[in-house]
Amino acid sequence: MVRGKVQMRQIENPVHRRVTFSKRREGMLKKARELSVLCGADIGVIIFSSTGKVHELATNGNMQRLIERYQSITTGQMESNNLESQVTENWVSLLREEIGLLHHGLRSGNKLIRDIFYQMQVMQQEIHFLKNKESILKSEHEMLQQKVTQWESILKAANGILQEKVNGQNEFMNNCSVFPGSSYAMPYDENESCLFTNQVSDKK
Amino acid sequence: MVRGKVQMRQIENPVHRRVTFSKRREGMLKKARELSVLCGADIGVIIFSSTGKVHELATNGNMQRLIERYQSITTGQMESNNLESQVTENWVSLLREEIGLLHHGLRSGNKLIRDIFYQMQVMQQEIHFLKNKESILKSEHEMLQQKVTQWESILKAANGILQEKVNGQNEFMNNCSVFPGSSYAMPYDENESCLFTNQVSDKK
DNA sequence: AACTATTAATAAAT
DNA sequence: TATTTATTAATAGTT
Repeated sequence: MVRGKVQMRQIENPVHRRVTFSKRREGMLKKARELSVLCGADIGVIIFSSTGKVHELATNGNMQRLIERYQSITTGQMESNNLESQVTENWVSLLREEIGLLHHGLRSGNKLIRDIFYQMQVMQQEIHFLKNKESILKSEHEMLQQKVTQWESILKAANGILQEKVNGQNEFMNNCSVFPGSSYAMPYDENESCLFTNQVSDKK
Repeated sequence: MVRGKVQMRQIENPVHRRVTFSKRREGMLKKARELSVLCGADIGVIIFSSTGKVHELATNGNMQRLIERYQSITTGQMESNNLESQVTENWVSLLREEIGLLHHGLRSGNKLIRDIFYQMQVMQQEIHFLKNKESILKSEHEMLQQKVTQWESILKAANGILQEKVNGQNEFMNNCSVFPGSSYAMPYDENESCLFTNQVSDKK
């Protein structure tokens, strides 16, 4: 982008490449932060350098939570019918079979045990994953709940102030002796002044 | 960046904000692609707009794989100190033991297998339970999110109306020839009329 | 969606 | 690695 148009292909010189990576990485993360602030967007960036080093940015301060949010949107309901779950269902019957074999003094060999061992690990991972997800959802939940509560209290306070204001004003208007019964007082009547109450209770 | 330095705070005008979001989003994704090509980096970007819409880029063409790679690196250090994990870890060693016994042509009897069977059932139930929990949390989540969005739009609309109202009123007050320069006009000044804007952006 | 004046990013040099 | 500088790239406001 400077001192001659840059060719869009991998920079061969490793020194140049490292310098450019460093500069452009910072530039890009800056752009991400700016976009987030200016537009109220939530942004996650993960960068693996060619040497495998990880650089990251999560504008919400928590990449895991951001990833979970992404997963929840993109994977949707798909999760319950994935391969892993189907596999786990089969294990109860496999174990029944194994027990049956043992009852008859037979041995089905090591393979089955190895499979069980593997399967237990898979289940363990899944439990771990789900618990992680749960805690993330719970914290998000709390944040949202707080946000709602804050909105409600702000709104209540604001509405109170507004009503007082408009009431006071109507009083002034009504007592104004210059235009007795003037239509000027109309736009500020009590019904119209209560902007929120009705809409709010509708939405609740 | 152009025609006067841009203030780094959320763009209030929703039309401007949407336009800027669109432009800068494309700009940033372009930067990400360039960085990837020039420096051989693997990059993932996830963007949630303020309305919740998702935009993404994965230079390897597969966001899931990129996330998994990220997880595998960052969760390496993850602690597994909850009770359940410890219990399941015990089962891995039990299974190792069983495999060892089988290798030596011995049999440890039915009890171990029965215990494994029981444990598998417990894990399965737990997975079931967690998945259930997750779906409940997710739907609750969506509701809360909707609620917040609704509050925000109501408030914004209300604030607009309020400002118009008070501005109109001030005009009337100022044009009122009975009390020129009257202090009655003061309580309705523009600054005071804007009840929400500051508080709202503070809380966001 | 296209234009353009202006700022921002950055490649190369130091 | 940091700074400087010449030049291109991004984009805010406008149409």
